[in-house]
Amino acid sequence: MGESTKERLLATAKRQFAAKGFYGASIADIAAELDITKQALLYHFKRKEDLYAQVLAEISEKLLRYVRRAASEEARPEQQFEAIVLNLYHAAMENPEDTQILIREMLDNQSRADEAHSWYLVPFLDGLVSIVRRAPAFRDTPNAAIFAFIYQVLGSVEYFVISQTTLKKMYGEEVNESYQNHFPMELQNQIRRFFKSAGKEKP
Amino acid sequence: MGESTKERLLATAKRQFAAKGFYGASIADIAAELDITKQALLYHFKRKEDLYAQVLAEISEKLLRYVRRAASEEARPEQQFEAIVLNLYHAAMENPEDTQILIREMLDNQSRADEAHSWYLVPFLDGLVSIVRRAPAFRDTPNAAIFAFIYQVLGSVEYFVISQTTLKKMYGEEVNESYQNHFPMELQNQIRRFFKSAGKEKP
DNA sequence: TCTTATACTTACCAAGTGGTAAGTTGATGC
DNA sequence: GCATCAACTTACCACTTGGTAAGTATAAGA
Repeated sequence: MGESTKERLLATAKRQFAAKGFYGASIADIAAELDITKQALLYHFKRKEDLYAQVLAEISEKLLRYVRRAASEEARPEQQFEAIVLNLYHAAMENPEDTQILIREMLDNQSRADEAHSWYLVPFLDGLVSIVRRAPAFRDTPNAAIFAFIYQVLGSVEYFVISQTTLKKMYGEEVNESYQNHFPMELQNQIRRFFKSAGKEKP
Repeated sequence: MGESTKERLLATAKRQFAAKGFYGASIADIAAELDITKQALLYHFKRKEDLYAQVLAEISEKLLRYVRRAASEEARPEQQFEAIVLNLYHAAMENPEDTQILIREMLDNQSRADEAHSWYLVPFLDGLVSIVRRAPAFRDTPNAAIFAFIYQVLGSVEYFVISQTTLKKMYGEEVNESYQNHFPMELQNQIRRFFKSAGKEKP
């Protein structure tokens, strides 16, 4: 197929799926943006679902690479975790499409039957849990508590990322920029406070 | 029109918009679920957009009521804020449709032209900021830092709410239930840690 | 030179989309 | 008893949707 062509098609498809969702994006529109016919696109990906699945597969691979890369480094777990989250934040802000699609997936998961897609997240989340677990102070903390914290941090990041357009509309570019500047620091604080509090809070 | 009929139509429409999004939901499907014809529905709401706009309007009203109710009570700001967030969490968990639609709105805001919809969030967010502001310890904290924190908490809540279906699929009902149990407590901790740290962290 | 495979194009289609127009029913007011 | 109005139904429509089928150009390999 030519790896570069395929990459081009997937990139455009990703952009459209991120902006309009699976239903809202049409293969005709995607093809139009690529300056090819709808059928040319359907030649490379027989069904719209196939195209979408590939986009999703690429995202989940990328996501997993984050944890793996961090886990291979030798650093204290709190630093590792902080690094992953902040990397994730900056990457997502520069290229929000992945996050948009991932969240759309969650929303559509309610009505769509295909269960397969959600599984990609498991290794990513489990990776994060095991990193936090490595911190001695959390040895006795229940898994659910660690998971809750991780999910809260992740939620903070992803929610802020997909809010960008709306926030700019609401507060203007300037104000939003100052929010953007404060956000990662406040994120860092949130994480550090958590690690600091280890063992001091009881259920 | 009969207020109760209208309410019935809006409730069903809301469910469908929440589950499938504006594009994914069709007026024919909504009508079918209501056991009326598509044209009967179009009689009450001339355009699909009108129906959607009304659903959105109801949600934003409800959202605003949260802040207003809390602001009218006399309590320390940290308690007020905690109460709002926890109320919001429980309400959203019991009835996730509002949250789903709100987040879908943010995602679709990128491609849709209508700017009007995003504005209803402003009074809600500003209300929260002014509550936190009231705490003496945050007198000198820049607005952006407070906003960042609030947005992180909000993100934590909403992201967890829309993740429910996916989390259940990934970890099973039981495990997810234990996550659900730990979540509000961890949320509370997150908020309390923030208020505790007031003035101790510098930019 | 003939074959084979890739990468398309042209033509087509059934099903679904949001939406209009015109008629029908039944209750209420005068 | 008649007009009026809300609340529909029936009929229709142009357009878009994802998808199939069949033909074509081009290049590489035997």
